[in-house]
Amino acid sequence: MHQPEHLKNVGLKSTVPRLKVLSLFESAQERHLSAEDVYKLLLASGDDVGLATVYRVLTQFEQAGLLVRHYFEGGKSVFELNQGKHHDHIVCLQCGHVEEFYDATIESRQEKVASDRGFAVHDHSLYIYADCTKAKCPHKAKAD
Amino acid sequence: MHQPEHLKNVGLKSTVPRLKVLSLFESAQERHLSAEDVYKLLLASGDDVGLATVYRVLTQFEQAGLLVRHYFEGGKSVFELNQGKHHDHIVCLQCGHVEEFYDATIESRQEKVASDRGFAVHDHSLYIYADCTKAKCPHKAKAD
DNA sequence: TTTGCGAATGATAATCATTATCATTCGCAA
DNA sequence: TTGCGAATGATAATGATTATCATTCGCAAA
Repeated sequence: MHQPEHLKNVGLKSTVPRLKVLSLFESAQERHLSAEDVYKLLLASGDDVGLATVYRVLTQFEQAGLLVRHYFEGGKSVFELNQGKHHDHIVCLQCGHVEEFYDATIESRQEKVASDRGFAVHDHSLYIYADCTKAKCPHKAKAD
Repeated sequence: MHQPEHLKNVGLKSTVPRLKVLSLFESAQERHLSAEDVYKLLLASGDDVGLATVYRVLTQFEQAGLLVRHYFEGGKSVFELNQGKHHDHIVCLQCGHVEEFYDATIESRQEKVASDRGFAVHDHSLYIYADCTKAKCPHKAKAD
């Protein structure tokens, strides 16, 4: 579960909207949620939180390190709980589901590529866009 | 140089705005241009092309395979000439300059990661966000 | 070379995601 | 319990991109 301490620890006042958003991410079946997703899910569960607040809270959580923001294709950004351990993503073009992976080789090669060019890696994003060939991907596209 | 045949070959009628946009990408010093960049550069060179047309032409060129679209952080997308050969990008967080690279190891590992999970890779994007440590990066941020 | 039609263009309105504004309300420490 | 500054929420504003639609253009047929 989440405690208000989580918020205090990152310098954020413990408020109702913040606790609800954090709780949502901890209980939601889908790890990756857009601001719109969060807003609608909260409304659906009877929690009345303003859209502006959702955007604000998501940004604050990102800055505080509680959430990680991703810029997938399509313009809108999605957030997920920061598990501490970095990972990249495979996005299914058919059903929209996101699967996570971590590959040490890829990570180290990136470091090498950057340092070879005199860059200090600050961050990186790797998204593999693929099709599920088999009936393997059971997740359905997010219908609206 | 560019010939109208380029456009014909991809099923696009040869028009003045399209030729101008294509020409711009072939002659511009900066490979990566946003729609806004293209629009302003054309205006600056005395070519009067509507902003809506710029967006349309860029999308058509992308679909035709002449350009590749990238979704960098920040919301707006940038385009570059499709050289045929795939590559990834290092984006300098300080000056905004984009450097390209290709690493066979990273490429093959991505294939492996995807196939291991039953995915058929359709596409991927890898952006390394870094700081130029040395005075190595001579490119200045795009001032407006 | 002129003609005609459907595609392309451009000015602008509309849309979508996100951020800014600002009056009201709330968290929390004294 | 009280008070103040931070947080909230309704809404306006912004920035990027797309849709609309009347006018214009490319190009092929005559």
